[in-house]
Amino acid sequence: MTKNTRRIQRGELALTRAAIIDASIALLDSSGESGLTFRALAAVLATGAGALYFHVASREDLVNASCDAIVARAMAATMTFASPPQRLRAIGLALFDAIDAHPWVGAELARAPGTMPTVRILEGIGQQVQALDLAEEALWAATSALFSYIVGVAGQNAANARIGRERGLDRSTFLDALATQWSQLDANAFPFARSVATQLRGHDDRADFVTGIDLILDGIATRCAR
Amino acid sequence: MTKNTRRIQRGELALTRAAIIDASIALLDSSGESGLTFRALAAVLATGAGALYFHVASREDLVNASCDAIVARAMAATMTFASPPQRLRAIGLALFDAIDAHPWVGAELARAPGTMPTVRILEGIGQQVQALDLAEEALWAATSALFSYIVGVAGQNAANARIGRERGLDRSTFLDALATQWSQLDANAFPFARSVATQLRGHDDRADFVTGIDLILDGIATRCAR
DNA sequence: ACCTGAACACCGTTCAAGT
DNA sequence: ACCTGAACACCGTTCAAGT
Repeated sequence: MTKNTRRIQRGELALTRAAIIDASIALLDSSGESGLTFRALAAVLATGAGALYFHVASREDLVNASCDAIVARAMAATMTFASPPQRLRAIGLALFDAIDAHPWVGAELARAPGTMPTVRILEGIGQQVQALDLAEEALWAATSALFSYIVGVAGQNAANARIGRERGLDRSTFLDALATQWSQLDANAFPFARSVATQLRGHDDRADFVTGIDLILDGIATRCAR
Repeated sequence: MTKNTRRIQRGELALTRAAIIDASIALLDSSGESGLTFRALAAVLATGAGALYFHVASREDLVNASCDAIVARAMAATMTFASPPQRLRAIGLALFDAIDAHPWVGAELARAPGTMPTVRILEGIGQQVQALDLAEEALWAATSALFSYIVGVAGQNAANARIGRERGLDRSTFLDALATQWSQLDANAFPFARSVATQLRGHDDRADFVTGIDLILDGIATRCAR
């Protein structure tokens, strides 16, 4: 019997790796990281849990492939900007927004260094840094700093979103709770945290993120120019 | 019967939150993140799994508290440096080294934003940035960029170490495997990744990390001076 | 070749029963 | 008040049995 014939005879879509990844993304988006179980996925796809293992190697493989699908889309959308610095900002923002929409992507990027989604990001950043025409020795340092910063913020934003989801809080309620906690810290040991506690809610994470990219680009310009 | 009397009569140490955290750190160090289970921990502490819940709220609480113990120690060791930039580099390196020794700390920092260990780090960075005497509006941007970068690299290094452990590879074997994978990527789509693949093994992550801090400090100096 | 779904070997957490 | 450890409600993954 040829591939998937039985399912198709039952009037169902063929069970393919792509279909599994699509369902996985939908489940991760709607139910969070803990919502993706092979039992739930099998139910959505009207199949048995074991059948999934014919198309994905493990849960880890599935989450990584789901992440890669989102990252590939986000990176493809950054091709239209002109100058390398603009393009680098665009890459950062595309990822920021993708992770805002799919927080689990940020967690996966932080979890699986060296895999396809992170290589895509490194490639995008590296190509633009090469176009900055820096001294040869500075190329890796500049790429590495930008990459670490961008993926690092990605992970933290994902964590914020996850906590919000788990506690059922929206962003401003979560920040209010954090502000309250921080303002109760010991005044001698934590003067800075206390001083920023009240301002937490007003901050625009996305703007802060771009400012960070600009700081690194400035540092690259002053330190690495040839 | 007073606290812990029964265990002490049996010639055992008192079951306290501190003792549980110590055992948790030892287990995380020796067996990795998946090695910390309440059953294994209870066995080490010669108690029942349920008893642990009298002293820690959940597994999440326990890992966070274990992380905080390590971070508090690392931050305390950075008090001896003179200038704010030196101190900021020292904070970064202290965390880098702590995470090198305890990779699960990096993962936890990335997972639990706003909790005690991250507040300690933010406080340390914020105090030093305040001492840089920047324009008021630039204070948060500078602190936020340094914090994101440092915690971001922490998370990625932790992930590298975790993968190495899981696959039973040392660092250079892991990098060799990555280099082989990357050099097999499509030449048109991934020219940068292919070009750095062969150099991966030679990079000093710790030095790259400090260079990144310096780039951000340079950017702060040129952009935020008042 | 692909699918099914019960079974296996785990988890974190709870809770009645002890001391 | 604190501890015990069986029980509960899950997991990811495997695998004999089907088609």
